[in-house]
Amino acid sequence: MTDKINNSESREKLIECAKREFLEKGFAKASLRKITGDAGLTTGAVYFFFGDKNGLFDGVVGSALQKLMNVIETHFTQDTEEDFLAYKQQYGDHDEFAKQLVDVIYDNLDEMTILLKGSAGSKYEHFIDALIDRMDKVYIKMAERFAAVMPGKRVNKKMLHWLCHVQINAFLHMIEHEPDKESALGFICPVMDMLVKAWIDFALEDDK
Amino acid sequence: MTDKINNSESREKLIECAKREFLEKGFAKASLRKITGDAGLTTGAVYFFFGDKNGLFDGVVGSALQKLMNVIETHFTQDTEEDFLAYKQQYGDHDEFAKQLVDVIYDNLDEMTILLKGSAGSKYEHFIDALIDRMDKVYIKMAERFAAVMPGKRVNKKMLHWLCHVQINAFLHMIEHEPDKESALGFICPVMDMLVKAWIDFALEDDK
Amino acid sequence: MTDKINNSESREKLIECAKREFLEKGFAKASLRKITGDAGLTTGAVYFFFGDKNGLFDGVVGSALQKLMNVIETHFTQDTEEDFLAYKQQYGDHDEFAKQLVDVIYDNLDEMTILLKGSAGSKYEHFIDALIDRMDKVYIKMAERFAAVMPGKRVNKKMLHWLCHVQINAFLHMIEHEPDKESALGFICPVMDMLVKAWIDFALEDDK
Amino acid sequence: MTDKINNSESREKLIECAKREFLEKGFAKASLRKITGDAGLTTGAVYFFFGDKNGLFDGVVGSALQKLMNVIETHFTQDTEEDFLAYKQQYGDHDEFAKQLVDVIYDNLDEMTILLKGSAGSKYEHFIDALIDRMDKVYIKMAERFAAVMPGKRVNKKMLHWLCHVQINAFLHMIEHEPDKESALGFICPVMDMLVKAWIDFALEDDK
DNA sequence: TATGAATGAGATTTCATTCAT
DNA sequence: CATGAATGAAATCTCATTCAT
Repeated sequence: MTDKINNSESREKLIECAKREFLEKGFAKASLRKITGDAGLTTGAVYFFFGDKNGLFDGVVGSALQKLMNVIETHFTQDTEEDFLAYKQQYGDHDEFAKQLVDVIYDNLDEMTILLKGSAGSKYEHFIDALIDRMDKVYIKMAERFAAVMPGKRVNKKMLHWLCHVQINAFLHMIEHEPDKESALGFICPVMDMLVKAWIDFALEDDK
Repeated sequence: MTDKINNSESREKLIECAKREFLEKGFAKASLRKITGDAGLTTGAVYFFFGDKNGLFDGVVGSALQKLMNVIETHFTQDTEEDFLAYKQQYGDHDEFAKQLVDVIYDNLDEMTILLKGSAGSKYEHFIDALIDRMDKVYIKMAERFAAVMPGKRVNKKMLHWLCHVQINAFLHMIEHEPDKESALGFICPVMDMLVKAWIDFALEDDK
Repeated sequence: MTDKINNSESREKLIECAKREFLEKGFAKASLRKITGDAGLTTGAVYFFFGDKNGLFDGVVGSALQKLMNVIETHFTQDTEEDFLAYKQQYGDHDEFAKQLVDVIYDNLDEMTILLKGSAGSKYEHFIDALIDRMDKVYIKMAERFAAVMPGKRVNKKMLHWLCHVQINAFLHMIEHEPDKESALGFICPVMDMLVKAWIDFALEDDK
Repeated sequence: MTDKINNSESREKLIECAKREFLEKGFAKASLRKITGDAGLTTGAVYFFFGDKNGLFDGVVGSALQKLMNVIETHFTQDTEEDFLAYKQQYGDHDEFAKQLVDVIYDNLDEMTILLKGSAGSKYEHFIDALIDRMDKVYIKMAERFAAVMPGKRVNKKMLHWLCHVQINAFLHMIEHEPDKESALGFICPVMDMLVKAWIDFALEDDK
């Protein structure tokens, strides 16, 4: 719908060339001159269509990012409402979540790669940190419910935080090494299983 | 040894100020003017002592990097000569290795931080990738010996590679979150244990 | 009259938004994009309605400027036909003139402010200089008639010219500091009296 | 003394060419390319010698400005310590002050012209406003002492403020119209006399 | 041993203006 | 009547690097 507005040929070309450049050099080192030159336009065109360099970045990765966040938020909302015990047993769920993630990631592979590896200097440069913060809160809430029924145990926040990182990094790794959805799932599913186990083993520690 | 040549006061001051700047902004965004200005010198001095910006970077992180690589190489050489079965049982060994790593890392914390988080654009920007390649080879060799005595199994290289990443990232994470050696060990030891377990569980897969 | 042609809603809106922008930033720094954006139009509209940026400026201040000039010209025409001696005694006249000026100024306060403080770069940037030239001629003519009946005296053109400036600046000052007609008159009337006195005391000097 | 440092040929040339450009176009519209081109250098040289465009402006007008402020501050400090009644009778004093001002102004005529007419956009753009504020305070203090001995009178701040403007404008006018010190004094001395008279006549008003 | 001067190639951004539709 | 697209020329600024001294 919204895509029908602002879809001039030049705008598309700009996005296309910018994507290539951001992919290759990252946001900070990408050259607007190069991008607009490749597109057969002048730098001013970027300012017409996107306002500034960050706007162009947004034009390239924005919608993909939004799709990704939709999948994640939907899942997180469910998670916080579910029981932890239920969670740990519903392995299928993780696979379902993983599948959705893999879908959205591989349907927007260039954008994801840019976002995850080339966003330094852009307004999305702290996107992953923000994502980890978000995960952290969800996981801590879940672990606290879990701990509530385990006498003499409390949440090991440090370990939990690290597991968030590992999980995110698993996806980064996947993007870098697995060329398509199928092989991506072949990689990420066992990894997720492993992480769920680790989660169960390490999320709690003995009360002081 | 090499330190005895070219160790003028100015050279030291340059290294000191460069360390601060690289720490704060990373290699690419660091300004030579800022560095030399802070040192009470001019940019030319960098070119006299270090050849160029990358040389200065080398001057800052080079020796620490070498110390780190010594620890790692020593360990890797042992590893490839050891039996895998022996390895997996000698938990003390990992702790010993971890301790050595933590030692060298926390004795050169600034340099390590620069190397791991601020080397983009420098000649060491692929240092971690190289490290992982190195680890990969060691681990594959070990795993293959292991597989040789396990009928119907073969090495799961993909998973092995990922575990290398996780291990490296664990150290990055440690550097970022643990302020001193003691708390670093408190974090990294259980993590290493976990990874060894994961190694054993995931390094092999069924022969097709 | 002329207003009946080209008085579309858009034209009015453009003038309105341009007035705000010129008031805030002055002609040179005003942005057509901002103006047309605020008006819900595009830059092209300015070129349709007004030809160019200067035309738009004209659209904003033109009619107010003309009204001002009418008041001034009417007065100047009278002045040059009057006797100087008569002039200096008819204090009421100055007040009448001042009142008319204050009227036209405060009825078009935004436009006057733009004209007097924000016209740099526009085709009216020398409007005040032109006004002073005009005043100069009138005052010199008057002073010469005066001098003709004062033996041993001649017109002090320099001082006369400066008094023109002071008079103009008094109005600028008034615009900036007095919010409404009443307080404006409270300020400008004594000032005008003072200037008339100064005029009489300083307009003539001893013939060499 | 200090002038011996940083007086390289290029630096001087840059200042010289910048002076011409600022004089012609004012700070905001002056082009660094033009300036450095005229000086046979590149834009980078400005950043080496002066940091940025404002620094260059400072390089051009800074020392002249300081000299001017010294003269003014010295006089203001005396004024606030003097008796108003004494003040108004010591006409010679004004002439002395005027002479000093004319000296410093005509010894740095280009710089003064730039400062007074071409500083918009630079860090000195509010220099005149600041000066007027400063004058205002001095004059109000003087007038209040005066009023203290005049029963039924109080300071007319509005008029006083305007007279500050007139005084400043007189100097602006002088700079623009009088080519040398002699003719400048011939203009400014009677003007100052006139203003002193006006000061006495208008600085006080009837207590409500 | 180091400086001070200067370069040159690059960066992003702004803007009035044009013109086919 | 007005748009939307795009230009092109300008702007300021940054920086690693060089080199004579």
